Amino acid sequence: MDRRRTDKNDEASAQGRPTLKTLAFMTGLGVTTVSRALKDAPEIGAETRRRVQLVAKQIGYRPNRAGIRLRTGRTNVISLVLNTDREIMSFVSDIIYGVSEVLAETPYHLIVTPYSRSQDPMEPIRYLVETGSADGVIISRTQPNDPRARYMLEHGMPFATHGRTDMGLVHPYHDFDNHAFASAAVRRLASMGRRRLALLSPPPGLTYYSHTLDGFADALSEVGASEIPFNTVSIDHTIEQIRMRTAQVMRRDVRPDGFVSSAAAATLAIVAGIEDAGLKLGRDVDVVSKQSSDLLHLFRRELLVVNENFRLAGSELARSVLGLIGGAAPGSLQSLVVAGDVQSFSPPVPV
Amino acid sequence: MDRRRTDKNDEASAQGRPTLKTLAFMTGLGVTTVSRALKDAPEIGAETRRRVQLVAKQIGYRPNRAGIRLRTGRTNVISLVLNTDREIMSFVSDIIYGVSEVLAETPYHLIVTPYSRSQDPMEPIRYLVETGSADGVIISRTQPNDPRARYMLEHGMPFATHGRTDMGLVHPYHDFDNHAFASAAVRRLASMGRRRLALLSPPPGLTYYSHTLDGFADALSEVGASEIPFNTVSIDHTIEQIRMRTAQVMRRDVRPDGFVSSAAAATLAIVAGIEDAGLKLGRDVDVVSKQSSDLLHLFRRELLVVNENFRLAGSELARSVLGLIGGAAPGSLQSLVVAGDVQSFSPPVPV
DNA sequence: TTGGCAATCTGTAACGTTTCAGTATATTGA
DNA sequence: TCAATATACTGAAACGTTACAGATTGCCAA
Repeated sequence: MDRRRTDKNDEASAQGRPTLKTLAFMTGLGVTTVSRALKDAPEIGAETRRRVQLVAKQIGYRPNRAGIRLRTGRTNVISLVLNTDREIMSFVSDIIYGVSEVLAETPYHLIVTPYSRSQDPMEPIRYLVETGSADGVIISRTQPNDPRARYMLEHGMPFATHGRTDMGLVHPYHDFDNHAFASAAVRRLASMGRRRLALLSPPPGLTYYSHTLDGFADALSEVGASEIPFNTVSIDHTIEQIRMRTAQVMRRDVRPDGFVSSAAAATLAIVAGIEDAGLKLGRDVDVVSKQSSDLLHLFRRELLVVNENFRLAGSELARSVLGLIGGAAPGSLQSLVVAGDVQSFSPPVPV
Repeated sequence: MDRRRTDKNDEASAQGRPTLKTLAFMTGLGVTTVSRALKDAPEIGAETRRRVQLVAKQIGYRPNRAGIRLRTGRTNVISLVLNTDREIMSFVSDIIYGVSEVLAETPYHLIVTPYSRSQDPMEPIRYLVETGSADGVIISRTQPNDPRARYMLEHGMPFATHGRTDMGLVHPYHDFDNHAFASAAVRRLASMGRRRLALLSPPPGLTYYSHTLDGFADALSEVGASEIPFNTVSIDHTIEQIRMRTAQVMRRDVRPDGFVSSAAAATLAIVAGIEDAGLKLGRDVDVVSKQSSDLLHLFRRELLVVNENFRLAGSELARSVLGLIGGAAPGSLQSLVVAGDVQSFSPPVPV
């Protein structure tokens, strides 16, 4: 039963990139049928379905994203919103790869939406929501009362946050247990006989600032150690600022004999400051630091480290947004990574 | 002259997001006129133009990208193609920000298209070209005979490369003068009395591998120093591999008294290896390294560094692709950054 | 007055997709 | 036998934009 068409659309085959029309022409079916056959709709005959899909594969048909987007409003885009100035370097790289890893097996693309220090953090969010240029959003630098999260919740834009909020609203997130990190760090330092501890905290304002502070304080009282105030700087300050401030503090009579640092780059500055003051790491003072790649032990083997995996964070966040878009309950898309052990240097094993 | 319309389209104003139709309804003009007025077309009256633009601004009209893309084929997207495994961490972060900086003032979005070690580097390129999902592409890890560049040139996809090719084809690029870097490094080491130099090179295969090797060799013969072969590792190897190999070489009778390193992370490994062998940086051996952020001097102040600015690279590459899309001659969109001086540690100035 | 022309504005079609409201054809039940 | 129903398919319309090919108006030269 040859039912080749003789419409005015014969030329469909001549075009560059195949469309549904091309497929319709080649199979002798209507474009509606082809469209439905490709997405395994129920009311399409089994043989027709197979035939269409075969031809589609053969000629390398790829749906036109603009067409889909115009018609359905779905963009097949996930946007990662990043602060251009303050984001940790390895964070950017790792989280992008983590997200990519997950998106690679989906029709989704990753677009990076940056905003700078000078800018209102809400601006990129508003843009994304107003223009509908993404199906889902991932944000970092999450705050306890985060206007971005609230706004997206109100406007029905699916999103996941790196870090938790504290607004009584439920939404997907991925977080590292910074309370546990700070506590473990303090306990470790205490176990080494360190008694006067300083904390280089995350920037105040972000949710994990208080998590870290609480973990630090809780463990301090648990082990009976005391805190040397070090809250005029945070990991958002420049290397130079942290270094100067550390040197200052270390030159005082009553100085810290232990540091807990929330970021690897900042730890370099702390160590530099310690040495500026003429003191020695491991003898006069010990430092426990978070790190996201295994470099600190190359820097000073006396350093104590806890690893935070940003690539994992990226994957988890991507999975969460996709889940949310797919209709899963927001509450089921939350993950908290427990901090691993505090690790001291162990020499590499020769091969 | 009241020419309010009484079509069936009155409801245009009720919709959620304003479109050309909404504007047409509000101004009492046709959508064609509105469309042209918004892009300052010549045959639109001055007053009409102003009126339309005013209303558009007032109600926050944003053109629908899907509509534009479907109609014109323009995506307003620049794709940055990155290797998920081998790309330098700070490179990813900095180049993304550099690109973003430039794109921010344009209607363009940045999408990140990753590929992994296991994958054919051509695959993401073919995808982009075949599906037309970007108006321009930026690639890194450029090779002398780069199939990606050739393919995009053949298919008319605008692109810029980070690093040069050597195929006799002209296309936009941005590159760092690695020949000059390696030469300057060697000269500096020679000036300090170092005579037996080793080079930790970029991965063979990339164009700047030979640039670096040539610069190294040229300066060696110029200053009459000799090379200690170190070519079983490159900066693409793991920290551990580089460290082991360095330690091995440093334990030999005839060992390097100077290193030139093409990447900061690798330099950490070299220094670790040197110290594994019981030798001391600055006394037994000196190291000149490229770095993209100012961390190496915190690590060991004896290190000598040359800075490479990836953020600048990102901006330049973005400007190049945009220029090419805008019709500029490819040959006019090439930039080569001369390496700065070799810098030794200078103590920070207290504020 | 007429024709021509410039200056402004307009409707229609098309880009590729999905949805809606069907239309044929075969199958079933009575 | 007929109607009802299920199965498999279809055309037209719409999403928002731009390009094309006019249409209308006013003005000026002849």
